[in-house]
Amino acid sequence: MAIDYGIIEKKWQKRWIEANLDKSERDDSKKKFMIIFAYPGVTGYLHVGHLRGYSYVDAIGRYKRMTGYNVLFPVGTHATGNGGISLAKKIASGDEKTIDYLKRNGCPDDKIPELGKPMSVIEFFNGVYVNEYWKRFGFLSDWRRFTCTLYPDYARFIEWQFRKLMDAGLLIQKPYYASVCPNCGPVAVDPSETDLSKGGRAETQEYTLLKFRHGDEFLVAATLRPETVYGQVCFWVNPEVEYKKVRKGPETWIVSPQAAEKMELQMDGVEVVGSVPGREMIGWKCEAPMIHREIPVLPATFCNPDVGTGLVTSVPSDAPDDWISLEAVKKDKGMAAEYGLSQELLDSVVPISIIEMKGYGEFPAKDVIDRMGIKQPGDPKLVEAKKQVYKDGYHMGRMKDVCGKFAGMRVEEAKDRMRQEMIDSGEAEVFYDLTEEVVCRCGARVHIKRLDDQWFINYADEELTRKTSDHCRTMDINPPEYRENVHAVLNWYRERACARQGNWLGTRFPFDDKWIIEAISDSTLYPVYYLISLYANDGRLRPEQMTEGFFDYAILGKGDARKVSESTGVPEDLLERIRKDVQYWYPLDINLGGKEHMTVHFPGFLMNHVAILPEGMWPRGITVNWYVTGKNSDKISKSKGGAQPIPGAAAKFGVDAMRLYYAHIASMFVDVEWSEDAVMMYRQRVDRIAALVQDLIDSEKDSEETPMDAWLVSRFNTHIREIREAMDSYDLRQMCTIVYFDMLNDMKWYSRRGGCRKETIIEALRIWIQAMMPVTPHTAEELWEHAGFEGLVSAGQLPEADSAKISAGAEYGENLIRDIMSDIGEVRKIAKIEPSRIILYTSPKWKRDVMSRAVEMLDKGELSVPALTKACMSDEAIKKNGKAASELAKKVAVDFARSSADSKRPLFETDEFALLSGAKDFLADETGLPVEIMDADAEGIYDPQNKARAAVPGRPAIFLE
RNA sequence: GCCGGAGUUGCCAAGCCUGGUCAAAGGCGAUGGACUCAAGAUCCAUUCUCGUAGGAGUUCGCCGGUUCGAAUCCGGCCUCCGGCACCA
Repeated sequence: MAIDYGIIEKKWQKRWIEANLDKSERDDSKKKFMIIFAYPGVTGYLHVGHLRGYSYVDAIGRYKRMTGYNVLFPVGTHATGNGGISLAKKIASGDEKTIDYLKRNGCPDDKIPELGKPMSVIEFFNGVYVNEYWKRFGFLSDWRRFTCTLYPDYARFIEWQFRKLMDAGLLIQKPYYASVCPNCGPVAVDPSETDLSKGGRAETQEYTLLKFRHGDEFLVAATLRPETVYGQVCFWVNPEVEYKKVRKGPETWIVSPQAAEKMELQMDGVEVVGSVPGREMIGWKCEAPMIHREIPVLPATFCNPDVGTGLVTSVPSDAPDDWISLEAVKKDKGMAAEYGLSQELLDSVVPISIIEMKGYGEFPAKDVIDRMGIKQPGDPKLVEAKKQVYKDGYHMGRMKDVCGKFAGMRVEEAKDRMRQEMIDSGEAEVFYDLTEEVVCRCGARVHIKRLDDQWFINYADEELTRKTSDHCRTMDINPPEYRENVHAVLNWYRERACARQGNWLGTRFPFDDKWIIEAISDSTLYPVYYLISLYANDGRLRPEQMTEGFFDYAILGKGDARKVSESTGVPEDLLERIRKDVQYWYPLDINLGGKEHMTVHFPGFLMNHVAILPEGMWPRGITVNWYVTGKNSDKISKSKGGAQPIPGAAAKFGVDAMRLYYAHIASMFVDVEWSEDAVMMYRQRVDRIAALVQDLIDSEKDSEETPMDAWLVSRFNTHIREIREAMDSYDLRQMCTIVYFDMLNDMKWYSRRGGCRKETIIEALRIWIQAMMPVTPHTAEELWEHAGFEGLVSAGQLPEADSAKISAGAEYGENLIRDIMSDIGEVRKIAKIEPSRIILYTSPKWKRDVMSRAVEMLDKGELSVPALTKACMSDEAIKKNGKAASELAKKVAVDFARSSADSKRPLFETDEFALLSGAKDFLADETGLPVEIMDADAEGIYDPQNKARAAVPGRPAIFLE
């Protein structure tokens, strides 16, 4: 009878709730296990890829439940930032794409008008995540503890956390250059373009502003290569641009209008005081910084007023644009005449070779231009040429002798030194700009702005880093590559801007409420808050009661319960109860998150725990999972919404099939390409197993005990042991291979060999169905019930492997049968005869004796070729076989020496004649030929081709005739 | 560039830490067979090459080394992928 997964999913999820399996309560008599996945950001619908990590967590939690642990698996969502705002805005304005996206993902039409406010969108998606994803997938999470970063009680927790960071001296203020929208405040510039309508690929570049004196004013050029100042020979101005004169302190600078605007954001006291047409500046002479030489100002159209300052210092030796433009200017007689540039002046401008690079000649810029076939200014290939020569110059270049005291220095080093020297002498300044046009969601242009009083969490703190790093060595971090690398990540982790101004959702910074705590910083210590959210959610705790004193007591055990109770109004027994919960459940055993968390969330998570909590509460484990990708190995994009909605996939494949797909398709630590065919395959496998189990349960057949029963029971007990071993390292994939492949094959083999004893089958099914519970819980429950077993599998305990029931001999015997079948097949294929019967000769006793002696010696550590030979020759029964005996002894000695005694013992302990005789009918059925078993020791056996002597224990001789 | 990861037999993917039992699990696909009126599903077998009886040979990105022995350890090279921050 086929299972209707849609029905059984609902049925069992309801039963679990009725049995209170979702509620986790402290139980001091039981070991605890607390596991979470890094909660998702609320940015819209999730896709099938996200369920991968989530379902690992549920499976691990379920496994821990059935092996004696009291498990807590709470969930929440992260909504800090401006995702909710921009989504609500789009919905409110009726943005067609957004509305379509909602509908496509199953949002009811009448719901849409309600989603025009940020909090209502967030609440809507909280509901989607919990009901359509997590509950739909059968998670046994403690739903009562659900929390969201925008809840008022959560905010109290974050305020407390920041107070503790301040107490620890980890909050610092310093200047910061942030991407800022004039309306919305700081925005995130990243490829997901959550905050942007354009320019997510832009990068922030650090320019060095170089000041060129002209009279009492300065032409200001922006460069990325301050180390090339020794090669400056002229200065480029775009004649078409009307430049601005800007007062900057006591000085007057000339820059493009766009640059003037940007500078106002980054520097103090910048003010536009006039303008000067670029055309007018052509022919000026200005004094270059560092080298203090006068160089001429020449016209160049490639100077983009939107990039840098719109003015460029020219280093033709190493800048392709400069080289090609200089050549063009020199050739263009008309232009020279137009700007009154004398031939003499132009002739005086000669490139200076300043950097030595492997693979390049005197003038790298020229080389690259020739190589790429660039003929004139404006060629789009110049972009690539520039990149190439910059990159090679930076990594391979060395300063030549003309570069004064920097001569001989590697470019990597010279760059920083020269820049610093010019800054110190007042000839240069630092300036930040974006590499391309960035436009905020609101439509305004985004620029880099300096903030003087930006708050940072000082993750660069040496002691904190060291303590965290040390602690990581005691943690269970998977995969092992990350366990190794996490130390490097912690070292690299620097001060992090932790608050922002502008239009953001989040908790206000407790020391200055013009700041909002940003998204990464309010999501580091939260697992401990799940122990408190329970009481906030059911109304026993009100946000205003959650004072610093409350958290100090509840989380840190600091202070006096009675006083805290008096000052907050929280009943003392409740306070004690929360305190005990915290002590019981914490530390967190596993935090599981996608690989994107390795360099961002996990370091913050670790360091905040170490910084704020006592050592006994520091996390015990981190597991990183890789992605399910779309084609082209992208993440399946949630913003593009192309992927199938999760509830649709669940309905199509069944939740259990999807859970099995996630658990088994590949190791947790590799990316997997989403494939419906693959999921379908797992669906079929679940179907097949369910059908087989139901047939077994329903079967009327029964029989007396045979050796096959011991075999099956042995196999299943071996599997329990293997499952436990695999799950000790959370290897779900290995576990699934055993449960859904190996155990299925064993069950089939048992039937194929004629096994049908009811008692054995029931014993095996009891084990098997329980083993299915962590990954395919609904199917497991359905089969459990069908079998008439008591209670819920999800509430039960996986039996321990019973070593008394594990029989190496029984398992060996069946392997031998399989080997023989395979060998018969092979001989049959090659022999090219049409046999009419099969004769199997078992091995003579003396050969078993040789092996027996070998194992004896192996146990004592005395096994060697001469020793074994000698021992055998002292045994008359063996010795009389002459050369065959010594040859066998040699072979056995060499072979056995490499393996364990236990693995060889069944070779001579098995009664092959009895085993094969028992399997005679089976072999005859399988091969379609009559089978005879002959004992090699018996007198006068039929052996026309003298095959019997080839028989060795574990390898009966085969004769086809 | 820095940090990290990967390259396995038609495809996906185990194995590599702890060298031998590895021609290398499992799945998919393919081929043959059973079942069926038929299709699908299911079951069985085969799926690197050769083969005169269960055997032999050549393989695990490339080159070299260590070792009695290497997919596994070491060195070098080639190719591909991810992260490099305020983005969860």
